[in-house]
Amino acid sequence: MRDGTNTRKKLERCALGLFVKKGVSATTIKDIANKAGVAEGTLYRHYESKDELAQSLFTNAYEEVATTLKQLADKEPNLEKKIYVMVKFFCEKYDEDPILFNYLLIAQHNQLKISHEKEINAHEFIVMLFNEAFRKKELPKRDPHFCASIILGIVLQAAISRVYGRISRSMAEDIDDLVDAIKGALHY
Amino acid sequence: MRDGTNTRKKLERCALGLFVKKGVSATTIKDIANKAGVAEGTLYRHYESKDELAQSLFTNAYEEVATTLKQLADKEPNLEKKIYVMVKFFCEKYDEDPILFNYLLIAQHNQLKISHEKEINAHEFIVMLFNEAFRKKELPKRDPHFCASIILGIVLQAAISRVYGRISRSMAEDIDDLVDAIKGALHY
Amino acid sequence: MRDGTNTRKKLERCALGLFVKKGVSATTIKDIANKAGVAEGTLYRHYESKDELAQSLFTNAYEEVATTLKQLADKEPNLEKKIYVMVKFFCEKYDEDPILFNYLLIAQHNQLKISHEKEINAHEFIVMLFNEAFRKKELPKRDPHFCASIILGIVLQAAISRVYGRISRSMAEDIDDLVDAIKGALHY
Amino acid sequence: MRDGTNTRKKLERCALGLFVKKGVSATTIKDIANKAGVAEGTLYRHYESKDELAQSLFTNAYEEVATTLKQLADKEPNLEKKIYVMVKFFCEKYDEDPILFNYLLIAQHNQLKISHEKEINAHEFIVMLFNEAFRKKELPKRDPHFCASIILGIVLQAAISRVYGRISRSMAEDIDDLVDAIKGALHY
DNA sequence: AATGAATGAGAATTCATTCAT
DNA sequence: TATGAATGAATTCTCATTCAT
Repeated sequence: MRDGTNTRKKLERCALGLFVKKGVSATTIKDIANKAGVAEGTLYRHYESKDELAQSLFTNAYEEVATTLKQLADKEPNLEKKIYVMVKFFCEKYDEDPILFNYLLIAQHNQLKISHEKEINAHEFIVMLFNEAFRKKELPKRDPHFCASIILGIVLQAAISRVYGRISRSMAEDIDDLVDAIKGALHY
Repeated sequence: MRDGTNTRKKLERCALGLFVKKGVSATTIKDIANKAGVAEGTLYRHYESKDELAQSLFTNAYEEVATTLKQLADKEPNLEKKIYVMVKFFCEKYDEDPILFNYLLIAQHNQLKISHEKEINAHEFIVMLFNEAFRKKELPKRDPHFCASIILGIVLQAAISRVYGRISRSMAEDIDDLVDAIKGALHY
Repeated sequence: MRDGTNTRKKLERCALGLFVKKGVSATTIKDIANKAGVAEGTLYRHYESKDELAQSLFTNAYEEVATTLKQLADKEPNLEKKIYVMVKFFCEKYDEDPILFNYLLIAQHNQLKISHEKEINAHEFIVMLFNEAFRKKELPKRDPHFCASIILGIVLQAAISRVYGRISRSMAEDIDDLVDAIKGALHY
Repeated sequence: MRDGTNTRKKLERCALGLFVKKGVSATTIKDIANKAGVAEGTLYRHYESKDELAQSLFTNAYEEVATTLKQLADKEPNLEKKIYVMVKFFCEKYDEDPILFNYLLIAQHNQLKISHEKEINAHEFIVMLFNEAFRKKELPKRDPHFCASIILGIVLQAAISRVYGRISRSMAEDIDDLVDAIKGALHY
């Protein structure tokens, strides 16, 4: 009996690469099947539809990252440390699978929906952390959305610079510099 | 004889909005024509194809912004001032036409190509400015790509936060804070 | 006041050339207007539709040729002379306006209809002449359709060879040789 | 899995008939699909476009005929016999598949291109045969293009007369008469 | 599970014709 | 008469999905 798990993996990997390169709606089933070296119909053995594939790819990756990020942050006593572990996790995850990460980054432009309504998105999660820190007087109050935007911008753009080949060293190598830049930007 | 300028303008505006909202390939000619209140065939009197429309929209906007940005920066004597005028220009431009700007931001995900090979992209342009500043000993040498990434990340994410409705005040109101964050992030 | 006669002539000439080169249905109004250097709408000042233009071009040329051919043949006393004057007329007409003639030749492939039902086509006309000649015992009876086909084939292919540039001398120069070939082919 | 060979055959046959009857550009995909009893999209599983279908139909038929014609002629020792076998082959082929043959005849009006540059066309091939015969003193020298035109005219018009229903007996029945007419026309 | 031919709805595009100027 | 923008129906083509094998 042929091993369907293998085919599924291949389909996921190929779809991911194409979705990132061309966008979900510009990627055809044929593109994916050709790249994976299987017939077009085969995809429907594993996924109900193209959209389900796109969505499931996103949801799986997203939930793991979001959950872990939250767990890591929750373990740390203060904002400074929370930010450090989050940046570190993000960088390591990125290095581990840049394409998958990239897919998460562009997913917002492909109107993929986050599964559970209550699911936190990165921005709102960071806003929460800042509000908490303000409450605890860890740092002087200011607009938490502005702060979240700064952090996300610095970290995400670092990833994007890799995507476009402008920076070739690993994200992990820049962890300290990125955290440092964040600290400087937010004056804490 | 009828004057097509008006129709063309309407088509551009409507296409822009839809491209930003749904992405180029998920936007249909019908969507655009309906929103513009013209027949589908009319679009082809103004553009050769949907792709040409998407591309032309991008190129026109991009070239204007890129050229102005460069001109403004060139007038200033040092990096600090160059960064200030660039951030200011970006913020004001964004406020003036957020949708158009948003189109520029997401364009990379729609494989739109920058027309002239030699055309500067924002990242490389900032790298150039840093190299120049290093040469003039304006600030201690470090990876200019890292610096460019920081600046772009802070500014672009500020725009993206507006797009997703997380921050509602104008970009112009944040000019000083953004420049301040950049200075802090880069320790100059 | 602008002179519409001139425009009409130009349109006819340009349409003719394009119809011959690409076929009627593959030629667009835009093609014709562009080649004639007028606007698309202008064509409709002179013709009701593209089909009317194609048809009128055909009918005008056809009727003149058919009528003259018949008149010339009717004046001659016997088949041999009838054939001679018809070949001569055909050759001279071809040299005078090869494109127009070519249009007549291909018109059958564009389902253009001959205006009057009773209008004779070349084949049937020649068949009539042969039947008459058989009646008058000018030559031994045989299938007149076969004979008509031979004559038409020899003459038309001579024209087609010019169209495709295989023979460059005028048709008029070959009149005697063509008549000679016809005589030989039909053994009269 | 379904076998597409049958569908492909059906599409080819139906397209051929329609192309001959209405011309390539006046035949729609819908026409073809309807006649073949398949969905419109099915055509695109077998051909890249309508034009590719038209072209491939032509090229396949043309190459087979051209190759065989050449092979047959090459086997014969002199022009007289070469002409005989060629006329015979042409007549029998025509009877075998008049529609396909007709497509070859009208192909020139649909700007279909012969695939290989060096591919012989009928006219040039016959010119070659005559030049060879002149060299071998088989018959007195004269313009080989004129001779080729005579032969083609006689044979092709015989076919065209069938197409338009003017002659209903088979081409094969006329082989000897056609060869005879050719001999007479060329006085050999 | 896998295949790829077939489907058909819908998207992109063409183009004869109309019409405001 | 002339213009060319606008129309919209018809056409070509695409592609997610189904289905016989």
